[in-house]
Amino acid sequence: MPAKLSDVARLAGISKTTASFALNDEGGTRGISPDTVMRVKAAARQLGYVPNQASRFLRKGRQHLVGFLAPNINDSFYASIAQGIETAAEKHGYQVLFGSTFSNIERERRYIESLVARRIDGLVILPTDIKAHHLDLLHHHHVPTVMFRRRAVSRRKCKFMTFDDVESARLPVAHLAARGCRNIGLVVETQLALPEWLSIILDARIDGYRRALRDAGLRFRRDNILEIGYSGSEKHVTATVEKYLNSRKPDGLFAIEDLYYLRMKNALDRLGLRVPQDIKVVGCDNSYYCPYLSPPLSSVVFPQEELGRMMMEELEGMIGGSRGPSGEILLPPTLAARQSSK
Amino acid sequence: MPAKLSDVARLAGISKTTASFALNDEGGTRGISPDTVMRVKAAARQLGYVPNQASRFLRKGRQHLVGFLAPNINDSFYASIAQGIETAAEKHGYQVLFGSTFSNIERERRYIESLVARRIDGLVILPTDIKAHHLDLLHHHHVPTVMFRRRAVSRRKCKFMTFDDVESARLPVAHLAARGCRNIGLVVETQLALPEWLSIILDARIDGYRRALRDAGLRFRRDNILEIGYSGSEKHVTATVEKYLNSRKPDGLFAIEDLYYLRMKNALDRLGLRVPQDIKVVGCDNSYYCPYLSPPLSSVVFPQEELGRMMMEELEGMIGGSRGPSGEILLPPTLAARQSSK
DNA sequence: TTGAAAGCGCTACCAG
DNA sequence: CTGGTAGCGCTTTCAA
Repeated sequence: MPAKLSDVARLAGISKTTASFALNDEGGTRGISPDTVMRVKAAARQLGYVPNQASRFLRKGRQHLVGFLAPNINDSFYASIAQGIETAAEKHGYQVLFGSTFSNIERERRYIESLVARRIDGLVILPTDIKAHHLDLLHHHHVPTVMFRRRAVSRRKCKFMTFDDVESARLPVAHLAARGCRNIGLVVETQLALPEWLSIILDARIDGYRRALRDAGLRFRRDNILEIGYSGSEKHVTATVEKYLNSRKPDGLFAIEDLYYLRMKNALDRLGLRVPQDIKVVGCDNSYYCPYLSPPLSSVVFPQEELGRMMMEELEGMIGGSRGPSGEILLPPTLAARQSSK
Repeated sequence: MPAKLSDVARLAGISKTTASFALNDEGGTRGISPDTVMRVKAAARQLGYVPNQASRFLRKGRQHLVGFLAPNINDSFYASIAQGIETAAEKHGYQVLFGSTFSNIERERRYIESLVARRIDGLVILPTDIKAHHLDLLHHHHVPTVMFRRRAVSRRKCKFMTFDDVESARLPVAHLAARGCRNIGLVVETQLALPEWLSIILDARIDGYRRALRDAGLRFRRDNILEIGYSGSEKHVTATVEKYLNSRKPDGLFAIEDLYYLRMKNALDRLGLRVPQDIKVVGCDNSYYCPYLSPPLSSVVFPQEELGRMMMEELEGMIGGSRGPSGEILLPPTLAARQSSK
């Protein structure tokens, strides 16, 4: 239905060949007379001609299409990464096909197959299970791939990028120590039934916490770690936190998620503990509401968009052949210091 | 490089034609001997054959690809919609190409052209400017299109879906009135220099606010409307809010964004106003932290994923020809009533 | 400076 | 039941 090259050619009274050259005229390598070029371009405009990428690809072999597979997009973490990928992709003339795996192996497999069928030029993926068989399909079809977050021992050589998880805890705890805290607590998620990859991250963070304490000459105590989850009623959480605050009497806290601090607020208020005078707090993820809390919450910031951008740049390099297919890059987080840890 | 149909056919010792039918065997319409089917399938598996969508499309004329264009994806509002679209798309065997326009006309134009070039089957778009010329391209290429949010007078017939903005204010204000509030304030963004489409939404909300007041037999007073923005220092905002609270003495508040309530918290605390005893509050957007605030914040919830899903379903219908190309659908928001308005 | 024709990988018509 | 062949819309080689 839409106009095709032959229509344009006919209207311009010229052959397909010449029309094609006239339109894709790259610096006049092929000497087409200026007059012809004008005529063809005019005809194209008149017909609203837009070349068909699919058939173009069939000849040229490049789709200018990459995929991004993550658990879901409805999550500011992945969404920010997606944004970074998309921005970088656009700059290089690529478009991004997004798919949510919901961490479901079968769904992920279907997606990978579809993407391969579309002959995407590259893929950024947060694999559900790095050992899954369907990832071989990518390798077999020579799809340049960048993986992130799911670190695990793997026999496969691949390109891996993520945040430096150890540093993400060391940094804020060192910051609290430098502010004079001597008894710093760590607030984490409940540890039962954590998926493997998450517990790898958690371990790294606890490691960073230990390291910062050691560097500051402070002692690590396992019962300074408080477990809070998403679940658990308001009441239950408040009680747990109160007990913890009363028995441990921390003067500093690093919460592994900003939200955990929000959930502690109640208990803090009830015990009359003022932030930051009585207890200094740093959260993690730099949620968009941090600056608006009172006092504004200091938080660890992961450069998510930056990671997305870097992954796309890396992918672009792999596609173009200027970057190898394996290697590991860790991106360090930074700290947004605000009132809550002053 | 990857195996193609002819490779499979050769390995199975059979022609391309038969191989094709063997693989796409739709309920044996075309009678291929079971033995042949087996052989072909085995060959395909052995070679890791994945059909090339681009060439398939060239023959069949359906990409099973739709586009989604929004200002950005790094925003929980659009991300949720994207999630809904993606979920519904996957169900129907479609994939989603995402692009951020950053509300930049030129960028949007480029994207639309690329999407048309890819011969997407349909598009969901939040147009930057509904009057922009490049939207004609979609019409000209018969791309089924669903628009959302940017409502404006338009000569173009199109499919439009969005939330019921009037209701999004009427509902919470009516709720507050039912809880006994007699002097309900409205907290909105600063109104200077709002883009047209946003001020259309704001007007609708003020309208809803008025309507709820009238229904409850309460008087509308323009100075019960408090303007807060994203910008403005903590201090400045607190001062403004304190002045407002002191002079207007509201016993109920509807904040047009959850965040505005967060920004008011400081002033509320300083004046010793307890929520919900002294003043009841309802926010808007049902941000993920609402249940975790103390007290948990009541909030208007927009069914964003649902909207995304519906738009995709609608699009699917348009593509299949079972739905017309125009019409307008409003989705009503609901209320998550929590402690803050008890 | 231009054009005829081959062919990218696939499907589907028609003939065996 | 099976296979030759045309052609989807484009690029590109080669010849004029």
